[in-house]
Amino acid sequence: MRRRRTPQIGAILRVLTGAEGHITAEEIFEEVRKEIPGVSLSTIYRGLERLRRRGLVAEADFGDHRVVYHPIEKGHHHHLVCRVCGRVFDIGEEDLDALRESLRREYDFVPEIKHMAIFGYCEDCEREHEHNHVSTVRLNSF
Amino acid sequence: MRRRRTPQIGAILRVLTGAEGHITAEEIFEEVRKEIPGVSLSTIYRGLERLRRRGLVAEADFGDHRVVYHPIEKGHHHHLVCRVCGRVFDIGEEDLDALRESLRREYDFVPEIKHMAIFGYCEDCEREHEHNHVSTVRLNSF
DNA sequence: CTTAGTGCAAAGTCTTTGCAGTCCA
DNA sequence: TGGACTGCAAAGACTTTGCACTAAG
Repeated sequence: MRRRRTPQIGAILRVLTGAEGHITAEEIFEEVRKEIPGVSLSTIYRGLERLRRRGLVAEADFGDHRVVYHPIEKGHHHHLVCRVCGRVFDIGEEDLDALRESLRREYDFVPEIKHMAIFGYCEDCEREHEHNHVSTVRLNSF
Repeated sequence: MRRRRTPQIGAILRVLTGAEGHITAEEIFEEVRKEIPGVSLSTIYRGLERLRRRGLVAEADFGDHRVVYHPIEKGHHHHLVCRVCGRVFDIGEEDLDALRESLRREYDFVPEIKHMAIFGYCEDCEREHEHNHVSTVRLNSF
């Protein structure tokens, strides 16, 4: 029942906190491998699951069927992701406060918006973006 | 090059528009099967992909690694999904207008928020929800 | 006729699981 | 020492792809 500190879980956590932004299980695997060559991918998955249950790591699907991980200690933040050029812009917590507040007020609903990606079109790309049928838009938060 | 109308694609579209809310590829498959017993799952996937490219269908990952589909004609709407009881509450377009507007104003970013699910805690469940570590929150829009 | 669309089976991707062995507390 | 944790390989869930055939236009 008692938790154990193993080199594997330590390396996973180190890679996660060392990573710039979001990172896939596969990428974590490759990084941890440099330190512990014999590590297995299932250990990564199991480690991530354990860290997730401990509330240290968040998991998110950015919409392109790619699940990414992110340490929770890094704090909550939000992104704007341009669907054309792929650039990511950071936005502040305060931009969502109004939404949060209105949902709470009007629906008695307490949203958990910790980390969100809003897809759309940035200033530059919006110009050449004729409004053709774009079928998928996604917002992911974690 | 010219598109063809086939019974399969027709059935898929009919099932999609007939469905209450979101539906998985597997569920579409089961429904279409009632009409066209010999239909194959890959036809469903290929059909959905084609409809998606034509801008008729949207795809979304609701956060639990479950990809669901939804016809775009049904109009845009948003949900609040309770993480505890799973109930889904509909919210209006207007609740997001402020967010949309501020992103446009402050970041010159044009968000594509057509259909969004905000996870959180509904009135009833919020009461018994002591703030334990909840590691994942998700927002999906499509 | 032409070729978009289909069915089938096989392959691919990502993730989970069973099991036996390992090693942390 | 006990059982949490690991590695390995195999299985699972979901989706895509190759190929030959069918049928829409």
